[in-house]
Amino acid sequence: MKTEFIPIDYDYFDFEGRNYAKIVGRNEKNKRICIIDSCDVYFWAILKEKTSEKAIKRLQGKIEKIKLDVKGRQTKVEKVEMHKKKFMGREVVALKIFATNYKDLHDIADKLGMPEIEKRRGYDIGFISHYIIEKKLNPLCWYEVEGEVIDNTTKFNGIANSLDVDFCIKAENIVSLKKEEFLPKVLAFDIEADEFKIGEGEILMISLVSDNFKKVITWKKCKNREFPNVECVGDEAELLSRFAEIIKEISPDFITGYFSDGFDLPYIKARADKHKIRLDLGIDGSSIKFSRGVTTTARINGIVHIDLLRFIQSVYSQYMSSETLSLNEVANEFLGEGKKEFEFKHSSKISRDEWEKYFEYNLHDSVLTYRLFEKMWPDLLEFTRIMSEPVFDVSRNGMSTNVGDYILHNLSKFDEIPEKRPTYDEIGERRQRGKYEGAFVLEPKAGLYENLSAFDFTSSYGSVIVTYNLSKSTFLEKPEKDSYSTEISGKKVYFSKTPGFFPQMLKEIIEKRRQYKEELKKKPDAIKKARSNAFKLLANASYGYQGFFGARYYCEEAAAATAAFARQAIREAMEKTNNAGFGVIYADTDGFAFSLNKNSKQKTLDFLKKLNSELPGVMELELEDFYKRGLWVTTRKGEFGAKKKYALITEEGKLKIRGFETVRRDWCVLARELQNNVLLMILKDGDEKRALEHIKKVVKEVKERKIDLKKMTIRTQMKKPLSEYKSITPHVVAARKMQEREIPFSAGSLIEYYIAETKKESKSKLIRDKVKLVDEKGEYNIEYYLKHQILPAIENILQVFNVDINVILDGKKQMTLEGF
DNA sequence: GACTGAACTATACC
DNA sequence: ACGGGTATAGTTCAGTC
Repeated sequence: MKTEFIPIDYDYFDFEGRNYAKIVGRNEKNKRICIIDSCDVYFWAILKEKTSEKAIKRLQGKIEKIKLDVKGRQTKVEKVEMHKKKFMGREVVALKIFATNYKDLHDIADKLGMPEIEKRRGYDIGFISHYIIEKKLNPLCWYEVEGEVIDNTTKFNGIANSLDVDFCIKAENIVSLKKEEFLPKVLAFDIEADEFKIGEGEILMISLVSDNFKKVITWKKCKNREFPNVECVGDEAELLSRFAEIIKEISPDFITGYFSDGFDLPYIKARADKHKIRLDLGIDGSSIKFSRGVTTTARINGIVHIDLLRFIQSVYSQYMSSETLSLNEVANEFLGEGKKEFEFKHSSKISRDEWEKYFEYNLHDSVLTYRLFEKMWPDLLEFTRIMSEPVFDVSRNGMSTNVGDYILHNLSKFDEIPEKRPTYDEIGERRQRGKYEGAFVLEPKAGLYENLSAFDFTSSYGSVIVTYNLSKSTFLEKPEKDSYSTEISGKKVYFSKTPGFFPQMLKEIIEKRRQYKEELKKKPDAIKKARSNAFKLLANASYGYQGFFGARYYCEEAAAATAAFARQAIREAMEKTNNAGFGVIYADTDGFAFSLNKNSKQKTLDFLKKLNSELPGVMELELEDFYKRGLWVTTRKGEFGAKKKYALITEEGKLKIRGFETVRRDWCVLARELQNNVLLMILKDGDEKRALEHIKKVVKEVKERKIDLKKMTIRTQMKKPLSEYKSITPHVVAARKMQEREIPFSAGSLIEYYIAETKKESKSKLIRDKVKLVDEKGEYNIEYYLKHQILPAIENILQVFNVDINVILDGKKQMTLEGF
């Protein structure tokens, strides 16, 4: 039969020694289908140059006879073919060595110690990735699949009968379709439990939200009572069984949660184990599977589990304004709506009339998660399509893995044999290599400037890699005449001018980004936006990839040369800008801000055009914006202009603040708000008078204890386990207090505390001895907040206007040595 | 006990 | 282990006098 098919979840199994991909997806009628398919498995033996044909034939014969006995399983090399291929851009003769089972590739490769063989490659790619590369059955793309329906047969040990799908096909022919749209069935869920530690408390309720479906299942406090959307069951065991039942009824393509890899699913599994309940959630009746690793990952066969936090964390967080990645903040940023309020208590302490609020709270979390999934879906979809890896993995992978996957799935266009992963020892060596020189940052002269503009290089490092052909395969060990060359740490390095596959791939990525960005401008939609964004992120990550020690195509020289060429590019652009009558104030990495002086906006734009016409390769500068005013300050010590710290305002009054305490989450709200207001007033008015009045008012309020303690809270993240701290800082003290009171926290938690007044007998000068947790009774320490929060936040700003802020803080002129 | 620079720590910029 | 280097700034630590 023939059917349309969109692959969603990939798995594989062995049958009679061979590997088979088992792919679950949907057809055009939204039926759930499983496709069984196989592909050749092989790896490459790259031969030494000048190996004679006779020697190759002899080698081929020798390899074909290899037989293996792996853990009792007999297997052998199936066939050996000779191919002309490329490796690292170089033409090579390679033997393609076919095996029955991909798990044997490594063992066979180990047997190839023959002197004619230079390298063995392609045995370290997972079967699913290998299958996708071979058969080009890309995840979340539409296909027409032709094959035999194997329901109610004994084929593959009757596998089709054990799967909860509409039908199962042994694929014979697969054709790609142009169709793109796909709206999956999604189920969001969230649990509430009594203890934070996995499995240590009871699960009180589980909420589930899908298309036209909202439900809270609970076994608490609902005898003879009814609540909207709440379904009551007898006990926790029944709750878990009902959870599994509903998943079966809804039959979603995706099940999604927020931190569900690390909390909800492990919790559910732990409680199910305790009650000895089998949670057969998978479409093959299997339970939740957890993979070990630094972070646990929860998988359900046939239903893709997406932990939205993981996707946001690995891909999106750096482009977001949320200070934490809590569901509340992230939902606020993306949906304009946060969590419902509910004060957590142990279930035994929740009063009868508070339960309804708890149910609503729980349900709302699932609603937010469901809507967040909808919002993120275009990004998940496009990321998956571009990386060509299953969405389960793409949603969890970091950007270096994404870049690596993109390369792996595009190598065939270049006829390239894949490079291997670095070994443990190689990673060690790479990590030992010292840092290389990175970006250029221009020291600004502190001051308030008027009429500014800023230019940026678009996809700067990516453009540099493309323009100067910087990669592992184009790096020249020996100098060559016609090559790109630069100096890194006093040593000249050379890169071939023959385009390498990595820069070429990147060129395509940057071009696609431009193309989709333009299309987006003409006719905006979520998919185009996601696509343009995915290519942008991919381009930006490619530089980090080449400098990342775990990368297959790691090349420190290329990474260092990228930074070197970028430094040169910005220096030249700055120089030309100054020569054209503008005044460069500040520069960082790939962009710079300058004073227009007497030039008009139009003249500035004309100059930008001229600059661009003179840039090499695909290098391109773009206008960031025009600004009415800009402020640069000195460092705290006052000796130099501070880098990475400035504030700009547009004609429309839009602020752009970088580096100041205002944008740092480890400063109290009082100092941040005050600084933000001061910056706004100064940039709007062009003088400090109104700001000074405001500061005096706030200082007075602080001294009169009129400030809400909430505004004094300091939040600092625990970056590692408590025991590993060498220095006992205020947030470590706060964490120790939390530990004593059994308040849960872990590496990654934000620790909240304030600095309090201490009793007179306490003579300690250490700030940590004044730390109190936010709910601890006490008064904020006036001296600390004035001298350590307010003063540092405004001192250097007012210094620009020659105002000594100490006068305002103390109400008198400070005694200086000279004055004395 | 006061002072000082180094070490440790967190967070931001691009 | 799961992108890179550059930069500011606070608090504690350890040594000196």
